[in-house]
Amino acid sequence: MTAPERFDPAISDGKWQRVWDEAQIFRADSASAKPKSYVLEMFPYPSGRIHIGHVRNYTMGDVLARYKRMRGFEVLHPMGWDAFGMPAENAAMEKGVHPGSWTRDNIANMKAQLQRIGFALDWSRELATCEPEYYGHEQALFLGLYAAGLVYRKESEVNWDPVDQTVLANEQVIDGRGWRSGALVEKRKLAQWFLKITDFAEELLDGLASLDQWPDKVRLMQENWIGKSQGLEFSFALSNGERLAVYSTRPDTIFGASFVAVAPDHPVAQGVAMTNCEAAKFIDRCKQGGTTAAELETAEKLGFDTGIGAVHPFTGVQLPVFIANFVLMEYGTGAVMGVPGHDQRDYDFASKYGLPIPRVVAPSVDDAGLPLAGEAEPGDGVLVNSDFLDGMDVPLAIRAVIDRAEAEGWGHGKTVWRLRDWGVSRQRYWGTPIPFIHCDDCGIVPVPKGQLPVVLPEDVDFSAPGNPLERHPTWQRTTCPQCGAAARRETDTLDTFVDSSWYFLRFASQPADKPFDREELAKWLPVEQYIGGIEHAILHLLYARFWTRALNRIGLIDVAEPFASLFTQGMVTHETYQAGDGSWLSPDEVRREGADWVEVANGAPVTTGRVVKMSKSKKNVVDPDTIIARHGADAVRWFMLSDSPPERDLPWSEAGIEGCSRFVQRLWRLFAAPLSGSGDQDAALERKTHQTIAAVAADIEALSFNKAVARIYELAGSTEKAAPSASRDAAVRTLILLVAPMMPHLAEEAWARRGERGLVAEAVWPEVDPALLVEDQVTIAVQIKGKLRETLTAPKGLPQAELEALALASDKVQRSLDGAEIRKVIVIPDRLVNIVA
RNA sequence: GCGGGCGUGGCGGAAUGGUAGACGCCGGGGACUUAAAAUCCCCUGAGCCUUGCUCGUGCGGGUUCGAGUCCCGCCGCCCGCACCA
Repeated sequence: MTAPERFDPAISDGKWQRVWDEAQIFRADSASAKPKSYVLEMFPYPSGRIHIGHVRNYTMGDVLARYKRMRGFEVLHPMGWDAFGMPAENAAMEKGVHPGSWTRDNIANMKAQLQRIGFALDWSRELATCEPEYYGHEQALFLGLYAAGLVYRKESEVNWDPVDQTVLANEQVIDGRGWRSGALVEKRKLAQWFLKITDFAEELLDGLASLDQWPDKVRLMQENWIGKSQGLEFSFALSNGERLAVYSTRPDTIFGASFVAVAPDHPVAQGVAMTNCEAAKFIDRCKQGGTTAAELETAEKLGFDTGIGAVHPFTGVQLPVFIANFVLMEYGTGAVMGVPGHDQRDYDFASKYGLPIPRVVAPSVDDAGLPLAGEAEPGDGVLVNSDFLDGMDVPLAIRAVIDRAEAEGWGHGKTVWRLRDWGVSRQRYWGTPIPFIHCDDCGIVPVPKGQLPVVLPEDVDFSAPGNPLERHPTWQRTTCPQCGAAARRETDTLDTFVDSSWYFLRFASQPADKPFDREELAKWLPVEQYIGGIEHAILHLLYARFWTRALNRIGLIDVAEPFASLFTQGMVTHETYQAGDGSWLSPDEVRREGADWVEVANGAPVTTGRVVKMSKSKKNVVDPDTIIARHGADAVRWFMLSDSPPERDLPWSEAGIEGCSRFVQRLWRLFAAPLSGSGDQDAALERKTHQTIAAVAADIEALSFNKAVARIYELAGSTEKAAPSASRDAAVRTLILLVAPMMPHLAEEAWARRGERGLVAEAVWPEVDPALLVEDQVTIAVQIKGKLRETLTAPKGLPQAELEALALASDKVQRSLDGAEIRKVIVIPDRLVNIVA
């Protein structure tokens, strides 16, 4: 039989995907005696099409999962769907399709797309969060947290669209207006459900220390998000007879306070507004615009002088009390002392309203009169102009103020967290119904577990604004579980972050009658390797950690941290193209002509723009289906792994994927060629082969796929050049095994062609002969004053004195030295000699 | 605004404080071919007084025998900011 000229993915991809599926080899067996490995990628939202970014994410996980299987692990590598969320409701409003059927159609499409890429997934564990079989268990867990006192209701602000009569997500508010209606958005208070994540603030912070397989940057971001701070809480006596509590992390600067500011929704502000209509107008103005921190903090600092005075606890001076738009009710006490000299926001505010800006921290005690440098000085120094604090450094002064406040009884040291409780209420249809019942007599009553799941109604109407659950004619009607009287169901649904806070548990164990089996979970958890985008560094990952700890606290699971190791991958980007009129063009609409780009349709010149994240609006997208049909799954997978380090952005390019296609064919020629069969040995190639096995294994385990790819290119090149020998046959066989996790279809085809037994997907990773890993000759760099002047070859392990002699014996070195006096010689064994002359 | 990250040839990138540019893409030259495609071989950071020398890792300083790597100060871009997922 002669080998076909070319590897044909159109035939091989589907063939091997069917073989894997029929043999069910990627099913994870909870009863297996092998060591386990749980490899998980963040599950996708079923938007309709797989995005190239998903392909990159899942290819990385797939390589690791397939590699681990070859190393003898029982691998759990599941996939599912983060299936609740707003896009389904938007589709319902725009196209009149039911969110459920829209979502389920999308899932079917995307599943078929994933299968065409040849991922080694255990589809028997597939789940979709929008099915009652999933969210019913979520409701049970939520009630468990409620019973443990971790769920409560309180009033909280939302973005309210007065025209559409609906709550808007932050992304639906554009420049302070509703995206659909264009109406000015208002802030409105609603009673909403909250999870007490703040109960776990200390634990979540301390737990970060144990996550040594997480990127430092993610741990740091979470640490800052949790935001533990120590400071002083104290109260001012107000001129109206009330007291006003403020919190400060810099109580040392108390003598620099020149005003006091309260949040617009602070009781003091509200009190002033009752009698002062200017104040009420100001507060109304603050209610316009978005609710996001970014908007609040970039907005111009605005204040309203209430006319109230606050008595400084040390000086007795009356400080003006302002209502200010940059003070947050949620943090601390909702009121702050303004110290403009040493806080930039306060500085901007004081400058605007003509308030004094005294210096109370200076480089030294002699600098008390030094003017500020045109901006706040938040840094370190010693206290000045501060009475009994003068001369102290900042930490000492903080301590001294707290001690004095506590001794005199007007304040106390306090730990404050930036972390706020998690608001999980959404006034939407397409989410998990919050399992509670409102009874006029009994109040808010949990749905009894026997009545779960509370299932969403199918017959909903999206033609009118507002929440379809609230408008539904019958769904809300029920009876109170306590008194049996007529009662109403809760119409809020859960934030979709709740769905994704425990899906990794359900993947590991999915009994019908409960969320999971505790023993089975203990076998699989924690996830060995979690892979996803950096955009989830804080919210999703913190919520999932919280949920896991909460379930642990109420005794349902044994693990405390769900993800032992985390990897955050970069985005897939693409060059952008614009026509003469500024409109965006897709990569298919342009073609290269020499150094220029032109429109395919009319030959008009095209401007090429920056390489940015692929997005529909800029049309710089490529569709995975199209490129797989064109190049085959293996070339696309190879591209996803090549060149860019996985944590960085990967620029898609047509030239790049064509290069990958060529390499697939190049490997095929190497793999499909007849064996040489001779008994000759090629020691250099054997050494190279074993070094490559070790390096590729280390690179895959470190998720440095781009380096593994470079190693494979090198070994492929060396093997092609090698003369026929048994060593060369062995190198080819090794190459097939090394590429098997990355290009599984090509590897299966080659494996079968060589007459190897079984599937390469179930083969064992090649053994390394440690004796072949060490080189006996090394290259020594010879520097003179740190500049390279010569390279020499020397036996490995040569003593320092001999290396030095060898370097000095070189003609080139002597010429460069030109008789200069040698002052010092630095020798790094097996690497370098540096002569300081 | 606050928090986090990144910055190396034409491009993607490699480099335990020790030979900067591995490997790939693009480009150039050649072989094969009637020709093309495919394939194979060679060259490819810049400059210069070209046996070799100088410069060069966003910018400006510093530490060191030696800095892409460590420290300080900037600039640019990207991500997150609690109702997008």
